[in-house]
Amino acid sequence: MKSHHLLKTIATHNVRELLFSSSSSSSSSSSNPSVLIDEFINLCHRRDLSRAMEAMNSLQRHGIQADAVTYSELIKCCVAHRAIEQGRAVHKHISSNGHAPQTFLNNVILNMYVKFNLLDDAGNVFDEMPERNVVSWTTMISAYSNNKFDREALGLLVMMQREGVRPNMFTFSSVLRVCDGLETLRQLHSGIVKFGLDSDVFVRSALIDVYAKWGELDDGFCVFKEMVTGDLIVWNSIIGGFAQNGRGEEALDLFKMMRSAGLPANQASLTSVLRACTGLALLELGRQVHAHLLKLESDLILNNALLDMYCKCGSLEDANIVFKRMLERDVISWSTMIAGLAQNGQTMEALELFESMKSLGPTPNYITMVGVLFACSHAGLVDDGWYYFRSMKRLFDVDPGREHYGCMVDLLGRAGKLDDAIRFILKMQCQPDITIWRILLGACRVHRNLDLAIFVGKKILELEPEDEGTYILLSNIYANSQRWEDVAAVRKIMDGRGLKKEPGCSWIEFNKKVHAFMIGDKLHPEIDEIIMKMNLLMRRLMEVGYVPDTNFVLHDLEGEQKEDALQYHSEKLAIVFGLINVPTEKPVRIIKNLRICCDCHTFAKLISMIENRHIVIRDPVRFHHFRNGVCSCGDYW
DNA sequence: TTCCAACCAC
Repeated sequence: MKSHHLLKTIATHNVRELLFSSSSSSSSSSSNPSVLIDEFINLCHRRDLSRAMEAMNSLQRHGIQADAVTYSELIKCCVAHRAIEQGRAVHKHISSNGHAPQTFLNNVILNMYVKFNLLDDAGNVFDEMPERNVVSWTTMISAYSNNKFDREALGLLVMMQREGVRPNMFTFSSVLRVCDGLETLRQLHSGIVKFGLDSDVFVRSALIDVYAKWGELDDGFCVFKEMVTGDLIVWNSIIGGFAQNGRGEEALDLFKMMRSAGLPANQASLTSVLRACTGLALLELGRQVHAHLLKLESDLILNNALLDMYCKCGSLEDANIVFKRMLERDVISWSTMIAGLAQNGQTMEALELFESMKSLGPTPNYITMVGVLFACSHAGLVDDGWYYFRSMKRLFDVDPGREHYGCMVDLLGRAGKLDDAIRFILKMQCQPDITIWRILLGACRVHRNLDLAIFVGKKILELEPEDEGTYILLSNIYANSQRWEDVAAVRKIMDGRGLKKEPGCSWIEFNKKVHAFMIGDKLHPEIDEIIMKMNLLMRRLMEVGYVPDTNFVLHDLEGEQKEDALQYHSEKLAIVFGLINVPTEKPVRIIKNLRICCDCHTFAKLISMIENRHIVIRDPVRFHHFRNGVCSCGDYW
């Protein structure tokens, strides 16, 4: 299609050279109408904007018009040059004979205003068109959907059908992006089937994508499975859907299937694979992907995904190398790196990077500031946090939102300023949501404020009676205060509602396999060896002064039993597995689904000292790098 | 016309 057009242009050009070579500079002075119009047509097809405009003015003076195809070429040329005023002039010239242009040309004009993002002008053209075909409607719909006018876009889809115009695949792929919920999505889907468009790859990939965005990944998967496809983007849609929804294993499985079907991966596929690695903390797999990037290594999005993968897999060395090597860095690259440093306990480095971003990089945005405040809250930098929070509107025009409020409550709460945290919550611009209260409840636990915890816990359970995390946190807080009857009462409510604590799970990547451990796990093939080693280690730990911290044991157990439950926490099992198997010069990298408990934290610190190992634990929020008996979080998490 | 990147709590 494109090459055909190119040939046509070259052919026209050559003819033009033959016919007009001697008169090209003075031809606009000719007054012969047929010469004028030929000249105009040739200039338009050559996309010579300024001379075509001059020629058009001559035509205007003679009251002559060219054909629709010529004008469409000229308008495309205006769009390509982003020449708004010239575009308007062409539009005016075309309308000057008093007749409405034919639908095709009107669509081209409509499209021009849409490309210039002049929606009012586009709307006027659209309203005045005597006849509107599917292209006219679809152009308007995509204009609205690109500008997030969801209701208008959906409204037009209904109106076009009322006027008897059948939507096509273009229409649906545009409108799917603005669909405002599952209800609408299912209606659109049935419309797609009704019009027989459900085999179009554009429609299918958009459908899969939107199902995934509305959390109905399985419906998206059905769309995918309905028919075998060799279309890379349809594959990318479903792989991306799984990767973004925390279903990394399925994303990786599908990627393997795609590769064995003989499809080559592109940067979008690899970006999703990296995202899956990030979610699963598969550093080694991520490294392999990195090693295979080759000619894609300058792709910005892919590099950003790579950065995030290294940060979230706890390898800041690699992240720093990627960041430094990147030829192009956008606000996402900087924000990712700042948040990554903060999550890995390198608060000062994070804030320094933020300073250099201010002088060398793009303007920080909403998310950058979340990372900055996160850095402050996890390092106890109350004054800095206040400063950044108060100045972000003035300096970067960022209005504080839920995430910033959350960080501030976290900052004040963690620092033990619970009163300030409450005052802050009451003064917030928005209603405190469940997240804010949860953050405060976490702070109550750290600072053992039982009364406030009970108050906040009630607040949360009013908003979300099934919130198991809150029950767990409350029962932990009661356990801290030895209030075993209250612990039992909370447990009873949980049992009554059928709520269960999410079982703690830790995993470690070793020899291209993921080894997962649950509390008191007896299933792992090497469990006997692990327990033997654990007992040896425990003896040595006791000698250096380790005392099991039973505060976090939920059940109302006594003494030694409590210690037993602690001793087989999943992260301890995973650490010991790592000590046995991972070569001594390499870090032992563990991933956890829940936050690490105090006892395991102490355990890991001491192990890193007596075994002289680097241990890295990723919990759902941040990293702990243990070296020589010290943790990068500074015992503040 | 479709796919791919960063953020609070857990």
